[in-house]
Amino acid sequence: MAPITDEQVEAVRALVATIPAGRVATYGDIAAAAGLSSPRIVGWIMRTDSSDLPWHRVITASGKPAPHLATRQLERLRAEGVLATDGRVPLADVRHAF
DNA sequence: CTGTTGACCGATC
DNA sequence: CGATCGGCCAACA
Repeated sequence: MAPITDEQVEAVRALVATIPAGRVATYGDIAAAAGLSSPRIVGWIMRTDSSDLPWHRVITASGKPAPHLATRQLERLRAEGVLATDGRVPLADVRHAF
């Protein structure tokens, strides 16, 4: 896959915006759905591109947000109806299917 | 141009 | 379960 294009980034943002409240998606899923070659790119986009998108609905494949944001995001998710047990979100129930 | 780093993932030990 | 490794790709010093 060639270098990342603007459309890829747009696709990622669109997908994140598509995630309804009470649901979450994994970096890998978004990367795959957006046609990215590597999940890391998704993380890179979030870090660099600070949009108004609900990035807190994006978590790792382990069912937890990134370590430094874990506490905060889990709180937000809880407010949206996503109950996390032991700092972990039940992906099987809240994972959003694209 | 080279080397590190980072919101990752999967396999393996 | 935790730790490590390799692969992945772009930004940055």
